[in-house]
Amino acid sequence: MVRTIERLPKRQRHQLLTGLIEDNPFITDQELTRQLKVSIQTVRLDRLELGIPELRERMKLMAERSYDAVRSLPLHEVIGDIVDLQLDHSGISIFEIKEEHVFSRTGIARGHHVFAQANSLAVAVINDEIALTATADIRFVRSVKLGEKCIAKAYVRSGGRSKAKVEVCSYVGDELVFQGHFVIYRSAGESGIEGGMDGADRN
Amino acid sequence: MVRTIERLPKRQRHQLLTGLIEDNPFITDQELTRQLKVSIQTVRLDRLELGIPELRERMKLMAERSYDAVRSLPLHEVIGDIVDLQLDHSGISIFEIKEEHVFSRTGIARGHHVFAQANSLAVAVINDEIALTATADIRFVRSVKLGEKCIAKAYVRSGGRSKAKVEVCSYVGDELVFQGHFVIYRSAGESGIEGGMDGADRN
DNA sequence: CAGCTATTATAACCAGGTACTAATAGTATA
DNA sequence: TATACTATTAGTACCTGGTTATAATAGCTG
Repeated sequence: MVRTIERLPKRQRHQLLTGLIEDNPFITDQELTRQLKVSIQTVRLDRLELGIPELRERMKLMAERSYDAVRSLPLHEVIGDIVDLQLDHSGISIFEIKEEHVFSRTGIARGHHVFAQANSLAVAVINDEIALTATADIRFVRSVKLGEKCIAKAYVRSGGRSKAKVEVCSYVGDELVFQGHFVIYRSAGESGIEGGMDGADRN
Repeated sequence: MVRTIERLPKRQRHQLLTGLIEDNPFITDQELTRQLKVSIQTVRLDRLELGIPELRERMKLMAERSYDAVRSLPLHEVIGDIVDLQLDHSGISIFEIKEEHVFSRTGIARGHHVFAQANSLAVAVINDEIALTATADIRFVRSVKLGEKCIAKAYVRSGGRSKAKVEVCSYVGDELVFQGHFVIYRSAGESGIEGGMDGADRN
């Protein structure tokens, strides 16, 4: 072709296209045509090759994802993935420290994420419609860093009718990184509760 | 009409239609036609009257909303606006409880946000390159709800060379909602520190 | 009966595609 | 050099899920 040099080779165009769609999923093929300087057919063949669905499909997926996220908020309300749960007894959750959880400067996890995991678990382990954290006594034993997997283990230490004491220990590997004693109010005694914090939903 | 009695009056149909779309935004007019037992034109006139956009528009709106939510996450990293700061002495921050901070079911703020505001402030008030939370003793006095503005006040109670004790009280109006005693390590004594939590970034 | 609302029908048009067929340019290979 | 193959472009028919406009019909009301 005459203008071959002016345009990108296929590989690079594919990369560019992927990038363009990634940082603006609302872009049409028409727009891509303009930005990539190729025909709309080429854009479509490229999407086909790359397995990138059409605009409407992309929007639908995003919409469904957010809709599901909203619908499954109860699950979402727990920070970390619960891998074991014995109501009123114990529970385990895993939480991976990603980019968005750390201070970029130090790579150290922001404390509230570590705290949130432990707190969520403490609340989840209580077998009640609504559970609210009343007090927490916590200790950050060592800092948790980017990429580390934080495993929180919760044990219910005493379960009164309106209060429960839950102990949570979080580990990275064998190392203890966080320890907390939570007092959780349960909905059974709700009339007397003024303080409170999280609601725990179970589906 | 012959079958007037079989069908709903307009008002009720509008209510039903609104409800149907609300709990399944992905429904097409075709589907609505079947469920409402009226023609597709009627469905469309109804949507027009009610100001309900077409399926694709609804999906687009949902997709955009979720996309914006993701994009604004980085901003999220600053928990509360610091409005006053006297290093090694005291500080005040304000944090407004928005949709994304509460449990949708109850409208009660997730505890880790309230905690995060207090913790951020406790860390910020310490005049050091790196400050790390070692322990925290916290109490959620009453739940904070959607729309409320949480004002956190921090006071440095004792400041050793390597440790500082910071007390944080959070209020909504005059009401105390949260109280916490934080022990913060400062970088001056970093060699001896194993525990820790947050780095304090000051912009 | 006229005038009105509610409903339905019909047709043209639109965006943003898919699916398919075909033509062309350039490159590699036997 | 002829042939095969890839990459690109073009064009058409068709699809979904609508909008917009125009008209016809049913049923009620004063």
